[in-house]
Amino acid sequence: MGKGEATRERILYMAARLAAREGLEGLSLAQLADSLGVSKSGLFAHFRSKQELQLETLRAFSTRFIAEVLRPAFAQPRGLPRLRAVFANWTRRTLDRSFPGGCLFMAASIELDDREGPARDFLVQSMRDLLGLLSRTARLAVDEGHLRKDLDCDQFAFEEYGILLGLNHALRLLRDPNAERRARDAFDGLIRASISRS
Amino acid sequence: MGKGEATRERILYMAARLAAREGLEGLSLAQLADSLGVSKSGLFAHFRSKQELQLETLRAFSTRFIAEVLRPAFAQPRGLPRLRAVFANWTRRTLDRSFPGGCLFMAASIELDDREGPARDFLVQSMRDLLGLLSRTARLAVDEGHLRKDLDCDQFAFEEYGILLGLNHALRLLRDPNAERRARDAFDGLIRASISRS
DNA sequence: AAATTAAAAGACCGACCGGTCGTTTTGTCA
DNA sequence: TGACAAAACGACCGGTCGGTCTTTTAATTT
Repeated sequence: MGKGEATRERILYMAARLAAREGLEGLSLAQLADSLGVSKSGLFAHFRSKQELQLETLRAFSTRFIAEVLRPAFAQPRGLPRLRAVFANWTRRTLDRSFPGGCLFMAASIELDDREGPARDFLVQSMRDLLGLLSRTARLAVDEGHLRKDLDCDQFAFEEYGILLGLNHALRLLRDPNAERRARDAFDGLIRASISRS
Repeated sequence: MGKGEATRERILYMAARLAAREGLEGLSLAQLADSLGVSKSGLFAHFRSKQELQLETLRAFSTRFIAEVLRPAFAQPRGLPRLRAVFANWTRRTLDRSFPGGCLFMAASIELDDREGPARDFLVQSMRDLLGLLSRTARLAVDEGHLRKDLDCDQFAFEEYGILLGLNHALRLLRDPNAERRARDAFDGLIRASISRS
């Protein structure tokens, strides 16, 4: 890996952290450059425009999220263990204080939901993939006989993600010390309702 | 009501709409003034600073939200009818296409969750009140015998709000045509789980 | 209708925005 | 080690930001 590539990764990592706090649009190039101890033009040499920086920031975040949160959970055996591991890992990431701005995807979801452009397109595709992955993970649990046969797995994914959104809200905005327990209880309830007949 | 006051209301209404799209910070005074057909300084005469404008925008939105979404639901008899009416009205408001940026509170929750200041303080208090209101509405349903006696009403409120967050996400970002049904089904499931023994 | 006050306008400020450019430093490899 | 290219730099561009000022216009009030 050349030096340029290494710097580029440093930039994108820091950009994701700052953008989670300030927003993709609110993040300024000067601020990002300062945080990196780099000149603004030196930074800008890596990207053709701020738009491209935003898109690449989302891309890099997505890659890291998959590698650090999702992939480890897939080491668990399919079915309930894997289903729980995905949720647990996601929760742990949300609780992690070393990410001050929280999840970039959740922040960007609100920011980009009414803007058009490549950044939005990428985010939408990523979120569809993510929800699809949650759904398929539930599907496997059905196939394993861990969840009931007539379960609507897309509905399961919708509700699971709703709990994660609620966790993020209770934790970051309200700073509710019970946030983690509330999310865990909600997910347990969702699992329970997905086992027995509705 | 003097003319100044009327203009002030017009400003705060438009500010809430724009801030829901652009964010409280991303909203610029020049843009807001143009949208209102007013000069920037004419607008600014109503507020001592942008911070104050942001705070007053949140305040005005909160007042409108309570009057237009919550208050009508309280015309319903306490218990399940009122509980469902609150959720239904909130859902309807979320679906309303005439609010392009969606709910200002949800957007501001993400934007302000890691910033300190009076705007955040006001938002936190408002959200606590809102969740408290959801919880107490559930409590009344317990008292009426519509929901089971040992229900954790704060947990109920957490899960209900999670569904509303999921609805907002599926609707505005993903533009999922099934979003409303998903939210309705999720809420029905929550009610069902809150009736019978857990 | 005149006098008074409230509301809006317009010109302007320094700071910072995203972005460009020519130059200098630094790493790489023959 | 010397040559070449990649990477970072500092100065600068037009434009917009939040905010201040003085002046003009419009609404009240008597």
